[in-house]
Amino acid sequence: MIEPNGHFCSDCAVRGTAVCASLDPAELREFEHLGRRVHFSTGETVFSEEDITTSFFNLLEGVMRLYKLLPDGRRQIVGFALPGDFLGMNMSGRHNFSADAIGAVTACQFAKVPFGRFIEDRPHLLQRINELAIRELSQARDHMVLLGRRSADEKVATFLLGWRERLVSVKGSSNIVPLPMSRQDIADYLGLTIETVSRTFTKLERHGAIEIVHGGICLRDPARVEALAAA
Amino acid sequence: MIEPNGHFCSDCAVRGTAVCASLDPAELREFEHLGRRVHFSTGETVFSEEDITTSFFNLLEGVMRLYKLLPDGRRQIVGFALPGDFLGMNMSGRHNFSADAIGAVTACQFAKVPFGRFIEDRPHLLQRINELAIRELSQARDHMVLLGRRSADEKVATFLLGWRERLVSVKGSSNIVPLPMSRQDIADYLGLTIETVSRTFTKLERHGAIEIVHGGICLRDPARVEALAAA
DNA sequence: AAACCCGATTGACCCAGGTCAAATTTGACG
DNA sequence: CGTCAAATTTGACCTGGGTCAATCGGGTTT
Repeated sequence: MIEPNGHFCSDCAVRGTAVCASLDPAELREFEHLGRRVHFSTGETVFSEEDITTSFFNLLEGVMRLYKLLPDGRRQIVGFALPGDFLGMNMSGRHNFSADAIGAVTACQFAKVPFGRFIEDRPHLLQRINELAIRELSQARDHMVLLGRRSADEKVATFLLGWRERLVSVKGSSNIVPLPMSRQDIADYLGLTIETVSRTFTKLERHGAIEIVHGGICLRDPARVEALAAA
Repeated sequence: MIEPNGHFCSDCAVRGTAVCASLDPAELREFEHLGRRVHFSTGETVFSEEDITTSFFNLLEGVMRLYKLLPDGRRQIVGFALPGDFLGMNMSGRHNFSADAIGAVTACQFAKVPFGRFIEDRPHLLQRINELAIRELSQARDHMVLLGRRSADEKVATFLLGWRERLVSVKGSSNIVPLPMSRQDIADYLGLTIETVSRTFTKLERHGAIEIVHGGICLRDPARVEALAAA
């Protein structure tokens, strides 16, 4: 799972968008020694809700699901993480959600203590982390509106457009939207059941709004999907 | 609405819990000149979703509702703010939710630019703001679980206990839980309708779990309410 | 290519919570 | 007080989405 550090931050795929975007070349060289590249395979758990935070992760490749469980097993996915996302921002205490790899994942792992020391005299890095936290907070609030106040159709349409939008920075813009997560994952993200998600996909396809393709969907009539999502 | 600054941060009710908790006495004297005390009355809007952030607010007294609206008027309350809460943490861009006073409110208002300058060479203040943002993020995730995966009974029970818990730091612990917000506010917070909230309250009362009193509820059987919330 | 597995889809039915429509209570004001 | 107006409660009914149970692929193993 852990490999020696044969890489350079300066060539990193997420150099421009991740936390490290706030570092200058000199800092970057020092930073390079703090992180270690780690791999996870399909379904593997990277950290759990109840774990005390000992590491931060900078996602480099792949997709992760971030979720919380109720004691009786009900699951709410609170977000999907994409390359460039920074995980475990709790500087103290516990992670407050769990994270699994969806498919193969590569991340840059930092031990909490040295990372904390590195931040201390680099307020611009702290500021960058703060920006990311505030952006996530804003996404979280949007998602609350979706969970509390939108219908199943609106939820699915909003999800497809939002996911496509997030993929732009990773794969560029396209009407083909890959969905690496399962229907169950989508359901647990939208506060629905797997059956409702499936039925809604089928309905959208029957109406010519989307086409269900292997491993994702294709937006046939983006305007119609947008109309559904706006409502 | 704006009054001259005849107050001292050192006597402030939220001195120990708000952002300013991270400032030493010398800094506090300087900080004092940045903020101005403002008042809002019942139902008054402090800022709106679409407003560009020009001020931050430190809530001193009263309660506020923080919410987002869909174009068709559906509302989701994303949180209630209590004394000590810091609002408008977006350092750039727009507020991403609206905020109304519930009852009379007193706040400490900071203009964005001088506040931003003040932060710049005080990383511990930035760190404090970051901590608050991360705590809010954690609350937001908990609320997503509630909205996406809990039944009406569980939502109401969880709300009552959570609200009581939050009030501890303001009014101390008690089985009497004041509810300054309307039933509609509670419904919009929990992703329910006003009728369902009302019916659930009545049901809890019939079962002897709570008593509905003027301006709030009284927990008659906290253990039963906790059992409902845990589920 | 048959057997198997597992995720996804579809169908039939049901119920928690929404909708609509009255009461009823509360509060503000003359 | 009496009068409105607004908030809350209650009742009757309905429906969106959940539940339960087949069925349908698509991929892998033998």
